[in-house]
Amino acid sequence: MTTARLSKRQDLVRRIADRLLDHGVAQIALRDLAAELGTSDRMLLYYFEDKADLVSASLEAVSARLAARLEQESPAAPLPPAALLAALLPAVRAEAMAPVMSVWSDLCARGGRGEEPFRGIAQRSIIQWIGWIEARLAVADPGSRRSTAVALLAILEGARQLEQVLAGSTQDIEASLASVFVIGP
Amino acid sequence: MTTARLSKRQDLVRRIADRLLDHGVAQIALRDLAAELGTSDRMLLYYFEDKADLVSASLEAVSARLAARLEQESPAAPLPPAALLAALLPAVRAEAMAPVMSVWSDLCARGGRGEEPFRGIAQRSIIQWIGWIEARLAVADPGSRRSTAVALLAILEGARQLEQVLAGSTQDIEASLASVFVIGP
DNA sequence: TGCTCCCTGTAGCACCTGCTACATAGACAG
DNA sequence: CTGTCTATGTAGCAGGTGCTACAGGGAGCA
Repeated sequence: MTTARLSKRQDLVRRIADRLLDHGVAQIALRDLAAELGTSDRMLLYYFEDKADLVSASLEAVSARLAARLEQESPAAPLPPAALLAALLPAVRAEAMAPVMSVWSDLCARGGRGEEPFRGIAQRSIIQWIGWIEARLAVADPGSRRSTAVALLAILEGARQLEQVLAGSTQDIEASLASVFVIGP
Repeated sequence: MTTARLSKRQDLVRRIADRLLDHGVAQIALRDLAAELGTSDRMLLYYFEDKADLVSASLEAVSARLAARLEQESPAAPLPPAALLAALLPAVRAEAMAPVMSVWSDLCARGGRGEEPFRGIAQRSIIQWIGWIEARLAVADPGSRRSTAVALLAILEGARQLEQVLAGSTQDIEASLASVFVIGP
């Protein structure tokens, strides 16, 4: 594969990732996707082996983009668990994150059923999240850093999902969490 | 619609619900579904208006089944939040719950994107969950009962999802949560 | 000019999708 | 027996799917 072709493939991956963020992963037809990109399905299948290859590569790109944004958005100093949770909840719920999070939901639902490549991509993405949280976490006992980060991510993800489904309802999950939990030990 | 036809429809709903639990909601073709039921797509569309009607009715059945199981599995006495969480985590992760929870993931992912009827069904299901948790929750301040229940459900759901995706990995989310959180007023 | 090779448009295949028209066998009423 | 109505099988339509065969344009090379 020539470098010109590779770079064009890379360009396509970027643009397809944008579309996935708009539409969700679940169902997108090659013809429609191509039309939005101003090209044809024939071309997509020239630069990608098949649809699975295309989706896989583009999801990896979305995941990498999320990781990069996380890396960039580091708080000034490490925070203790409760403060970090309070800081992260609004960030995850921010409007700009909504498309990423929608893709994330799909990824988890399909990955959770064991479908590849969704499972692998979701796993790697989760592990990056955990690492990112660990790095921003101020804990007394270093041995509990990992488990605290995992627990924070679980809460974050659960709250986000609940709120996404209940959106428009009167439940205020952020307030619920903030008012209920004291993080120890 | 005659009662005979209605009862046959109800019977089909039950059996389709079983199949949904095996396969997940995402993609199931009427022909395949009918074959597994020992009938034809023609018959399914005789007893249901269209596929949406079929899926909707069957998902409602799954949701009702979950609600019934919750109702049945009530602990002996109300528990304080931390104890209830510790009791619920293994229950949600139990092997028997895996199919229900897989359908639940789909429901949330699609409901979260606003797709009907998934959104409505997911919302009602969540509200039942919250009610169930509230009833089993021993709290000092009655005013915090609802918010505590919501927070517990968020943690439960987040932990379940993380674990489902990471399954086979070495993370032990239950232990993480148990070791990290102290639940207070 | 002709040759070769990378890119891309056209057309279409084979299959799958939900859904429907039509025919018919059986039950039951007269 | 005859007519009517319900339940079900057969066949197929129209649209969509991923994917492919084929041809040609155009750039570089001889």
